[in-house]
Amino acid sequence: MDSESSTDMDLVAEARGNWVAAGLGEVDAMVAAASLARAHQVVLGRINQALTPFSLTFSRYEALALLSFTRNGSMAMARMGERLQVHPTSVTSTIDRLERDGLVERSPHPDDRRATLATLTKAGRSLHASATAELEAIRWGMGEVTNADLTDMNQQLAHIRASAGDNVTGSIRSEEAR
Amino acid sequence: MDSESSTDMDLVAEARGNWVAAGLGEVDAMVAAASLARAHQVVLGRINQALTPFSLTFSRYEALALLSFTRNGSMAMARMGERLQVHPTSVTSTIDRLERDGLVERSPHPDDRRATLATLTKAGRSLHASATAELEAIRWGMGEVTNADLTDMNQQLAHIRASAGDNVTGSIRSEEAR
DNA sequence: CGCGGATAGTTGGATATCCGACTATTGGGT
DNA sequence: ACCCAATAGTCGGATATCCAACTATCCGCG
Repeated sequence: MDSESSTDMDLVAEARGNWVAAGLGEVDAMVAAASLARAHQVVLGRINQALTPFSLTFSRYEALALLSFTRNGSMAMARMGERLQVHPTSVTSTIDRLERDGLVERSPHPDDRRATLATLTKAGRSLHASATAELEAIRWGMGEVTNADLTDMNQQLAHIRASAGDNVTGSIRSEEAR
Repeated sequence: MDSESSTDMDLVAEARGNWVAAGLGEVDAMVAAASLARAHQVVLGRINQALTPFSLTFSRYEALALLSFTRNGSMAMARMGERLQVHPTSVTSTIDRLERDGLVERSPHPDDRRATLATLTKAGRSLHASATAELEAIRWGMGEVTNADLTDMNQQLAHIRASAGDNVTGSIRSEEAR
């Protein structure tokens, strides 16, 4: 999708107007959900666009990154699903495509015959490095937003994550700071 | 997906640690992207869960909501795509399912034989009202986060949206306020 | 030591999204 | 008036995600 198209009006503000006009409640929460969805769409769109030349999607990039941070470049698929917070079947599908493209290889787990290890190939490690450099170059889709503003945003987003049970280690400071 | 599962550690903090350990740059931006993705996942998961009893997804709910704010409960499909910021083929698919479930109806546009109007049925309008009440009840997935914090978050997210060309009418105040 | 519940991965089915390509229609400029 | 680029919607193909169900394996408890 064209996430950079500038529409004539602000869609979030428009939604707010519609909501207030209809006499509906929880306007702040509705606007927050709309803002979050739109910001996510913008950032993910930029990231995926940047990854297109590498024939990667963000999902597949995330899997490569996860493997690249392990000692041997390998991890059991079930654990990948836990870390990436996706369903086991999504891991199957992601690894299918990465394997098809020669970026990872499946191998039986040495200690558990149920489990399958996904292991980075040299091509996978190399592509991850190149893709990472590109994502840094586009500042992970954050545009011109300053690091100070990003830090503030992260603290606000931490409230949401905390409300879902994420531990959010030492990231919530705004209440005391305010 | 189980968006409420509390993992033992903070995945975002862990990603940050991996990044710093690998000597990579743009850490704030990377953390911001990860936080944004996770927060979006949490909120969207809650919203979709709340909509399950209505046999709706958030996408379909959005389409119903958009139609409900028009004079006649109808809109050309192309305009729906613009407002919802999705590809025309996504509108086709969404309207297909809504029509299958008797919530909207297609009709030819009176002035433009290329265009198709999607119009809310009574069932569609009624289901939208019920689903909206439920979304208000769960505060649009915002958990226990206060309205004040949500307002702050919206202003931070507005920076991102603004960087993508969204007009963000009168929503950015934090720079001057800081 | 073996039975039954838990875990690992896959397959099949559904939805949502994109892109490219195609048909039908519209409308502006010559 | 007519041609052609732009627009509206759809279809086929691809990816990502979920869920339910299935097979294979593991492991603790009696």
